[in-house]
Amino acid sequence: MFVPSTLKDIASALGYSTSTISRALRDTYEISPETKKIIREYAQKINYRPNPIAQSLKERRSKSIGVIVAEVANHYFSQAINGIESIAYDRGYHVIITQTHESYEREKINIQHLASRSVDGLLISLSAETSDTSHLQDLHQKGLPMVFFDRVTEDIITHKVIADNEKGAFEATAHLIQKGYKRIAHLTSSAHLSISIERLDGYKKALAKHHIPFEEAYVKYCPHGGMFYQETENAIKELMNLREKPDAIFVAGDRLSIDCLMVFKNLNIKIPEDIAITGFSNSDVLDLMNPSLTSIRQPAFEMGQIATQMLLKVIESKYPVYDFEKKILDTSLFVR
Amino acid sequence: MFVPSTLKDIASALGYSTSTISRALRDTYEISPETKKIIREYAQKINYRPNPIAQSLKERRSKSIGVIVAEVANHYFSQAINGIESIAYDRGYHVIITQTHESYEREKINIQHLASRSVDGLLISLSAETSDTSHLQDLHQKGLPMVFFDRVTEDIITHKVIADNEKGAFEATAHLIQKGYKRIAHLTSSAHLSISIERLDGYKKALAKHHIPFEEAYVKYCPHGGMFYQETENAIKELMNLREKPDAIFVAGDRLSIDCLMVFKNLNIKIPEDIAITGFSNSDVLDLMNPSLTSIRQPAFEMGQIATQMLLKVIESKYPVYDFEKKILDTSLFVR
DNA sequence: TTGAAAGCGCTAACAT
DNA sequence: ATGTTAGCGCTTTCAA
Repeated sequence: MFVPSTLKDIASALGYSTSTISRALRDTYEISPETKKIIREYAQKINYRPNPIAQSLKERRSKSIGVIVAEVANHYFSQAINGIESIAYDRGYHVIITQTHESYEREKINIQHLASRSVDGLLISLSAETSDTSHLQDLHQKGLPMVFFDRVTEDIITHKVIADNEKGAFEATAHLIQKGYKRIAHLTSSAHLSISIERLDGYKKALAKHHIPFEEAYVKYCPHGGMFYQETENAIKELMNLREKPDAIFVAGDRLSIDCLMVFKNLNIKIPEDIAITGFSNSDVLDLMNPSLTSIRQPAFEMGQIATQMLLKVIESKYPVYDFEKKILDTSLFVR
Repeated sequence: MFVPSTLKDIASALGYSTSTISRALRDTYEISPETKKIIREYAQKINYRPNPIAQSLKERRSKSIGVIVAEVANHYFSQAINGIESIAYDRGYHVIITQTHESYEREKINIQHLASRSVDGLLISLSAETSDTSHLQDLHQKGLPMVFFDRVTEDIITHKVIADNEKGAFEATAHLIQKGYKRIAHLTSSAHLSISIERLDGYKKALAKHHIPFEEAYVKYCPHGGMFYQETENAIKELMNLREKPDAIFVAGDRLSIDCLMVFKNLNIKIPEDIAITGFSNSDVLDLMNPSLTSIRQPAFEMGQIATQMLLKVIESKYPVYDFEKKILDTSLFVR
């Protein structure tokens, strides 16, 4: 079995006390250089590593942060995770990634899991199904540091990092309008998600600016964020069965964009002859489509980095933090 | 600050000893039903959760497993991770995911990280750059349970789960041959990776069976597994500059397939007019291509599940395990 | 049926 | 400069 060596092992091997060993290895000033040398060389030789569990118990922190995202297969999230890791690893923190698969139940379980697992803080992007955040409010009130990114909630006062969803949606919609499309539909995730609300706003503003009336029937929601193919297909079918079929569609998310393309393929709807499409997506594979898709990109990597920096600041603060910030990052329109 | 309640808190609130509380909450037979009731109700009320770090220290296991993959953005790996989580969560284990981004250095750091973090076992898919596995052999000799999946090594005797790479490659290549292609190139990851070797074998066997001579010049390696665009582009360019240009290409991996399509797009190489392509991939987005790609799928989810079951069996075994198994799962050819 | 005490590996206050 | 001791939260042996 796997039995790593401990301070005690070194102590009895070398005839010192465990505290001397501990101090020598952490290079404190009280230990004589010769003793340090002996101890460090021996520790090196047997490849000693301090037991982080014992350290955590002692120091009452685990040097790990929990991440809650919808799914890692989504390029927006995988890029954000890379940003999170780039900061966390540098600062000596572990990253524990969990996926909700857009399920509220799963989100609750994961968060409970992480909290009981004594992570020092949480980086959260809410699931599509989540409208009630009381499971998070409890933890927040108890003082567990948390930072929201991408899909945020107003119910909890803490740091937040989002993209400029309204502007991104505005540009995407305006782009379609400039291309001459008149009947622009909008396919989005669940209605209560912050990103859905903001992107819908941008869509409406673009229509308004160009004097195109907003039609409720042109907006289709996927309460499960496109996790079920049928949900997306039904939404598209409803749009295509309208008396005045849309000639273009603005899709509000990464997963949804891909699902939408699959539906088009399966229903034999041609792009751009039958319908034009543009949407939020960080997937480079969309470039491969022919014709390739114009899309709105979020600075996912950077969002992950900033959220992590904010979280670590709260975690490592000596005093309770009351001053929180909502950082809004710019999106970019990739015209193709 | 976040200060959860402890056994001691309950003990002093209720006037029992901590051991009685501990026993009552874990429902041991010695405690009287009334006492249990009082204690459990109070624990419920204050929402008590045992500190898993203290439990780990005591029980000398962390109830967590570490996963090492190239990158979560790869659909093969994200599906395998879903399989891993499906088993691990059921059995009460946490999953800590780390990415190597195909870098040997990163792999060493991550594994060291996980081991020192006291995971109870490791699920490993080697990075493209890894040829020396001594960093793993050390841990293996010390008794840390590990199971390899997908990219395995012969250097370490333990459980392994792989797809039938040779058969898959054979079928993919044979499919191209049956379609009438004669000059079939092979784009693959680094030469020493188990999957590269097995897929190359399948490719060669299919050629041999159809009496097509094997040409060394038609095989191109990407030592960094396609993590750098330039690597892939150079490989493709070399192929396309050959006197006898290939008319088809069999690509050995998920990431590589997508990179390859990007290169084709950028170099304005048309599919299938200029070249036909088929390859290993679990990305459903490839279905969206027009014409869509014939591909070999691995049962990624199931591979993750089986690897996890194997690992937990070793972890939870009371006696050292000497009897190991290499499970080979079937691939499937998706003709489109 | 319950409690006291030891110990998991580590750190740090308090000796010496 | 080094050692002794207590304690982080929990489980478990031993004692009552």
